[in-house]
Order: sequence, then C-alpha cells, then structure tokens
Amino acid sequence: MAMTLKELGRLAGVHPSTVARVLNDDPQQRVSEEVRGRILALAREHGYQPNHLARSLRTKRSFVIGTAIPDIANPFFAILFRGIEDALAASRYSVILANTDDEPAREQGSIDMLRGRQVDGLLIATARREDPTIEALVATGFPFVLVNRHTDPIPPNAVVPDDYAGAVAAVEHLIGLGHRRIAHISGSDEMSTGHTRRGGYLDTIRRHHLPADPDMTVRGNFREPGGYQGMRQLLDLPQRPTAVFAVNDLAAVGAIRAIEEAGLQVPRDISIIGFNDLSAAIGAARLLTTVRLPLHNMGKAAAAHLLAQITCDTVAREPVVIPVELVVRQSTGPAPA
Amino acid sequence: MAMTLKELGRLAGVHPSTVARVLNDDPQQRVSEEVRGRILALAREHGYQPNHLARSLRTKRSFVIGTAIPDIANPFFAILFRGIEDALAASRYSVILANTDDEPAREQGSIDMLRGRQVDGLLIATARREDPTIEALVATGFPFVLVNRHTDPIPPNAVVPDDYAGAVAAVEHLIGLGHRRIAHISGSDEMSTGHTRRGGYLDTIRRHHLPADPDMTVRGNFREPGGYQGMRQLLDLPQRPTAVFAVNDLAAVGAIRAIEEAGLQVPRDISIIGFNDLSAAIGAARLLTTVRLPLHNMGKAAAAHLLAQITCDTVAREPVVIPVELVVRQSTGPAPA
DNA sequence: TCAGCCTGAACAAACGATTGCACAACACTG
DNA sequence: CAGTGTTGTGCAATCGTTTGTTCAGGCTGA
Repeated sequence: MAMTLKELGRLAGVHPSTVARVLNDDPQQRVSEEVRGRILALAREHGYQPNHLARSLRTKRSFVIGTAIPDIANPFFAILFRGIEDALAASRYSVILANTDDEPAREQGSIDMLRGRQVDGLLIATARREDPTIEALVATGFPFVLVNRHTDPIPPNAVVPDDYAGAVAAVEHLIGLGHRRIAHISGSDEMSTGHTRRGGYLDTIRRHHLPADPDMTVRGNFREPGGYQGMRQLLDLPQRPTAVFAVNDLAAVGAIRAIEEAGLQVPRDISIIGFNDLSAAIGAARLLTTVRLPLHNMGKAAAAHLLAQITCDTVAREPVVIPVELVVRQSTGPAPA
Repeated sequence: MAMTLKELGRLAGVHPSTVARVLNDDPQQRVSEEVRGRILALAREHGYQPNHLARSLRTKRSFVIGTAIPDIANPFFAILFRGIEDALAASRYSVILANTDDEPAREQGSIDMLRGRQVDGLLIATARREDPTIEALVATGFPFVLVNRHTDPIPPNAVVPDDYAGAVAAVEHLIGLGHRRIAHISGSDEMSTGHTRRGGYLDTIRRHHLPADPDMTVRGNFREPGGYQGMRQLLDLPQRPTAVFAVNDLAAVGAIRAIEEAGLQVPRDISIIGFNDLSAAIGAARLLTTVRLPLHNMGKAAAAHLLAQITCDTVAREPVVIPVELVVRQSTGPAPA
C-alpha cells in the first residue's frame, strides 16, 4: 500500500539511495536529468509520501515538538496553543499535546512520554516557581522553553508576560481614578504569574503610600469561582475596597458576579480590573477593563525561542518578556466620594 | 546520552534482544530471573526510555492519532479535543493536532502531513457534506472517524450530535411557549450540522402548520458576528419573529446582542434558543436556553470509535449519534400577546 | 597512450527496536 | 543411555531512510 523508496527504486530500475537523492534534492551528489525525471514522475504517480518515522530515526530529528499544558479546554491555553501551533507549522514542525490538569505527577509523566517519542524540544506551560520536574529536565540538557509561567529565578529559556509592569499599570490606573482602598484577588503564589502580579500590586500600593492592609489581598485560583469567593471575602470586610485588581479576567468575571449578587454595581460602587484580555473568548469579559496580553503572539514567540535553540544548537541568552498594555473599558471608574 | 537497548545489553553482558524481551515482558520466551533482575536494575538506574520511533518503524504501529480541527482556539473544538485527548491518553496514544481554519486546502495538506507521520488513524472534525478530500481518504482504506460533522450520506465511521432531534426539541419548546413566528439563524448548509438543524427546524414548523416563510430563515456562520448580522436582518422584517432558533450558542449570543442593541428585551420581546450549551465556556451564554451537547463525551466516543477500528481491524458498522438534551434557562419565555 | 579526473550510480552501514529461528545445555523418561 | 523435551540466550533480518564510500566508465590533457 504505502510506497517506499525501495519500491520506487525497483520500479525506476535504480538503487533506493538514488531515489532518496532525487527526492531530497541532495546538493552533494548529482543525478542525470533522465533518471531524475523518471523518478519524479513515478513518485508523483504513486503519491509517494516519505515515512517520517524512518527518516527521523536516521537523522535524529523528528520535527515534532511536545507541549505540556494544564488544560486545552481553558481558552487562555487554547489561544496560547494556537499561537504555538501556527509558528511551528510554518517551520514544518508538528506538535503533540499533553494535558496535565496542573498535577505535578502528570507533568512528569507527560514529559517522559514526549521524550520517549523523540520530540526535538519541549514547550512547557505548566511550570511552578519551584519545580523539581523542570530542574531535572535542565540537568539533562534537553532543549525546552517555559511559556507563560517560569521557575524562579527566571531562566533564559522562558517566554513570559510582563506580569510586573502589567500589575503596576493596573493598580496605577485605579489610583489615577482616585481609589485608595484597592484590593487584590490573587492567583496561586506557586506560579510566577500569580506571585509577580501580587508583587507588582503590593509595590505600587506602597510606593503611593496607600494602606497596605493584609486583608486587602485574598487568594483566588486563576478561575472564575476563585474570583467569586475572593470577592465575597472582600465584601464581608468591615471597610470594603472601592477597587479590585484581579489576577486575571476569569477571576475578575467571578468578582463581578459576586458584586452584582450583593446588589452593588460595577463600576459605580466597586471598580474591577482584570488581566490577559480574554474579551474575545469569554463574552462576560466584553466590557472589562484589563491588561492585554497578546496571547497568540506569546505562543508564537515561545515556539520561535525554542526553534532557535534547536536549530542553532545555541542556548538561549535571555528570557523573552512579552509587553502588556492597559485596556480601559467599562468596569473601572472614579472612586465613589 | 539516550540509553539504547544495545547499550543496556552491553552493560548487562547480554544480547540486546534479551533486553527487549525483559523490558517487553515477552510472553513467548522466558528469561532467567537472574538476568531479568540485572537488566531491570540497569534500566532503572539509567532511566532507560524506549525509542518510540524505532519501535513504531518496526511494529508499524505508532500509537499516534492525527486530529484535524478547524480552530483549537474555538472553545467548542477545544472541549471536543480535550475529550479526544483524554480518551486517547488512557489508551497510551498521543495526538498530533492540525488546525485547518476550515480551508479545504489546509485540510488536505494536514491529512497528508499526518499520514506521512505514520499516525495510526485520523480524527476529522472538518468534514463538509461534499468533501473530495474525505472521499479520497475513504478510497485508501485508511482508518479514520468523522466527528461532529459528517459527509452525506452519513457513513458508519462518524460520531455526530443528534442534530435533527435537537432542532426539533428546540423548535417544539418554542411552539409550546405559544410562539408562531419562529425564525432560524442557520449555519452553513455545506456542513451537516447546519444543514440537519435547519432541516429539523423546517420540518417541525411544517408539521405544526406554522407559517414557513422563507424570510424566517437567515444565514449565519456558526459564529457570533453571524448571529448578530442574522438577527439584524430578522429585526428589519416587516413582521419580525417572536422567537429564534439559532444554529449554535455563539450565534445565539450574537443575536441577543443585536436584540438588546435594538432596545428590545430577551425573552420579553423575543425568545432565543441556541445549541451546544457552551455556557461553561462562554459566560455570555450563562442564561441561554439551549440544546446541550455533551461535547467532551462526543470527543471520547469518537476516539473510542477510532480505536475500535484500529485495534480490532474491523470496519465500523454504524455511526454513533450522541443524544442531546433541552436545557431551559432564561432566554426563552411565552410569546408576547 | 595512460594517469588522473569527472559523473552518475550502486553499495552498505547505520538509526533502535522487534521477533522468528537456531541452538546449546540440561533434565527427563523409558 | 539414547531419545525427547525444556529453558535460556544468541543470531540475524527487518522496518524505511540517509549518507559516506566505492566504483565503472568516459573524458581530458600531456
């Protein structure tokens, strides 16, 4: 059924290696025009497709990249992944995806599985700030790039958002609107995104000499219910905030739900700002003021960073930090009098 | 760096084939406990990972499935894909994904690429009712399963929603609420989902002897802007509908936006029903009455259907139709007087 | 004329794992 | 003790490509 080089050689009356040289346009060695024509015609006629497995085995390059992602059903990662796939496909790479659901054991398992499949490199979106799996991977010298989240301290092979600048911009936006009691619904401190955004929030609060009440930071989990719960806590405070910086859009949407359930209005009573700008993907975020992260581009950049490492056999010199941008919409407004 | 069978054999002082037999628990041939122990220890010590490429080349089974999907950034396909990946991973298969953006040329290209990579089968979510690419694929006898959309007439190797029953249920729900002028914002007639849902709509309208005005069906495109535009057309009609069945949730969300922009209210002035139930993924659909399609399950079922075909080397006997279920929420209500 | 040099193509050895077969050593059985 | 199994292991071919080397002929130029 499947046509092979050997079979093609038999039909053309030449040695398989000659066929290989024709089909690969081998620059070293030349083949007569006559034979070349004959082979090309036969290959076309039989719809010859080279066997990538055999080729990869021989050349030790599979042109496959492995990607570990918490959950492709999460629009954030779906868009990121789309960027990755676009960039890789343009370089004739394919990608194998593994979902880890943020469980470290599955992260380790996925990486082992992908390496067994002889991928040329790994794109990892599951890193924690302390991550034994990734430490072990570093030790092997295998090419990989961390995307979105990084281990601490940030390594050169990382492509991440400018979380700090984004958090600062978000909080300063709120301060500029006259808010003084500004709360933060954080993500997890185990992840660089959550940790760095919280750091940016705290630093900015302090720099502006605003009250840095520990109650003003509540812990969420990057997801909608976390934002909802967090906001409930904040609303229960004796003196509630007039503005909230949520670690991401999903948490912001949850917070808004809690606020509206409490009979309050956004932004009249409380201003909310998110992070990422998933307004295109999650309709509820359509009017959300947020910090836009070009997610698709971040995916492309991560893929490019990895390919550079693989094809130039060079080690990344420094991390790529993706700039972010404040997008003011309707969920933030002046502080109530 | 990478440990091989041969190297392991050298270290253990045995032939590589013996190592293979130990590591594969070869049932045919037996190995002494002593040698077995020595090999297992060495393999563990060196973290031996078999080279899947070599194995696949030899065994002609790659344990990789190829998946062609229009756009993984679309939550519909992301959830579907997650179901696929879950089912395949459980059977130790990996999956390579290709995005086609619904362009036939890329569909063909993706399938060729995936077959070149020697995938064991294909999961195709990009089928059109008339699809030369798929016709050609059928001719090769290569194992594949169509998911979500099918070619006409529906082949046995398809796993699709019960579009017809869903459409009937949606329209009958509206009729039960007293609506008589019921419109439809359709998808594309080139896709089985769009075509079948429209068919169910029309049949139900006729069966209940309601006015089957051609103006009452407008063409959308499965996406939010299509729903918006379609609804605008319907609102411009001399006699506008009191209820609309949208081909999917995204179109329904767009329709609601158009209605609200026109200063009307859902469901007081116009009832809207969608299809799929992406309420978990797209917040704007939280209160939408819709027809629930268990997307994650459909993905799992499709993967299972394909694996059955591959491992039993049997041809599918008949298509799998995934049942759907009406979910009444707040976007539908009694017909205005 | 012949050493030397192209040209075009064949040869063969990988890559790493799998697997049918061969075979030595040993243990039974009658 | 000859004949017949077992048992444990080695051997070698194979999957489909790639690629360094070899080699036969034909051509050049002194």
